[in-house]
Amino acid sequence: MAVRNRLLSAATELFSRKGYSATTTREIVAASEVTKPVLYYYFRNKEGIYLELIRGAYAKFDALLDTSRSEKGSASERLLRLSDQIFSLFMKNIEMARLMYSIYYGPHQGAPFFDFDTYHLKFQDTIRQLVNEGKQQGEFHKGNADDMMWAILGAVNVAMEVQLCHPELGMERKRLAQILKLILRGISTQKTRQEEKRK
Amino acid sequence: MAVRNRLLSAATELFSRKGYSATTTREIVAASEVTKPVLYYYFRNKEGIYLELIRGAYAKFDALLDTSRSEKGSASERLLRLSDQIFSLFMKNIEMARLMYSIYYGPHQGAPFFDFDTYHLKFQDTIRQLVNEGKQQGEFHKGNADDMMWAILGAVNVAMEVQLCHPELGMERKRLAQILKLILRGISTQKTRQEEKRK
DNA sequence: GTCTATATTGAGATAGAC
DNA sequence: GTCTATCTCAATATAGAC
Repeated sequence: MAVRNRLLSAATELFSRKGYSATTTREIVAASEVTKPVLYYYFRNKEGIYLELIRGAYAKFDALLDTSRSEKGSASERLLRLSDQIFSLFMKNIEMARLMYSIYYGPHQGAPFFDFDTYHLKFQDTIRQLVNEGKQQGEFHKGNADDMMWAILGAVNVAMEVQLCHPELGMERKRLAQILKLILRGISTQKTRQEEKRK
Repeated sequence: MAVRNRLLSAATELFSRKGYSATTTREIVAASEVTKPVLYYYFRNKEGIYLELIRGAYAKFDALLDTSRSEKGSASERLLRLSDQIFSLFMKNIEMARLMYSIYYGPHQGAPFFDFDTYHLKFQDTIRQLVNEGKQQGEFHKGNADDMMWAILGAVNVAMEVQLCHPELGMERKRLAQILKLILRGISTQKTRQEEKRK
């Protein structure tokens, strides 16, 4: 494998396992079996190799959202398909995902700025739009579209979080689909729902 | 404020904003307006002050789960109440929460080991038990209890995540309750559910 | 308990030869 | 492109006076 790719691969693994700040350039070059100046030759510095990594990963995510806009099917089907694709992409790049997750939701760890928000907001918008289509088609209730969006996003996120911390629990693509179908259908029995409405 | 508490408070803010590894003991003592040896006097070292912080925060979380076991009401009511209490505790300690979130789901950042899992599993168990009670009472469907548990946990998590990254979106306690009620009730219309069943 | 002063280590980064 | 050797600085941690 080319030196440049070895560096990127080692940096991904180390940043993912130890965090940006706790990872040293010495460790990256040692794992790549090269010396320090090589890293500074291909990338400007530690921030440079980090940004290269993150940009590459988010480009894939972004492309997936773009292609999703032109898909066919009912709102439920499209929501399930998009969620499955996002989850699969996450699993294929779980090391990168762990790093991005911690920097987006947690402290910045001294990492250089990257605009995660644009992508996350685009994800939310894509889901919200699908929900609105479902409402217009009479497929979904006339309720608050944002609440529905968050419920769906919550299921996708929780599946990813379980894979990050407890891969042994077997939170596979199929399980996520089950949970999403449950959310679309509801947990309460018909009887309970009628009692709730009388209040 | 006593010196010891000033140190704990400053460390919480800094660890939360910059991460464990990127925060230096110099910054902690500077923010506390004391000198370095004071930190080493009250706490054994950098790891010591971190563990003190984390243990204190999780003790509160644990206590909340314990008291929840002896609450009264329907399964739905108890699920909503527990979720609300967890979310409120999260909001009251959002700095600690940000730090714990990133270390639990993300890289360890060189931070010393802390057994987050015990608490997270206990949280899951508490929700799962409430779901099972709901099933036994005929309040919930006879479906997979774990799927229901994850759907509920997903909503609680997503509310916390929005507060971490987009407090301006107004993800308040009330919103979380709405989302949870939506999950209990379901998103699809009755008509859609019948079509789905015929397949 | 809190200080000044300092030991020691390891980090990011580079000069200059090949 | 890749190396050896090294610079510089900042980090954790402590000795010892008050």
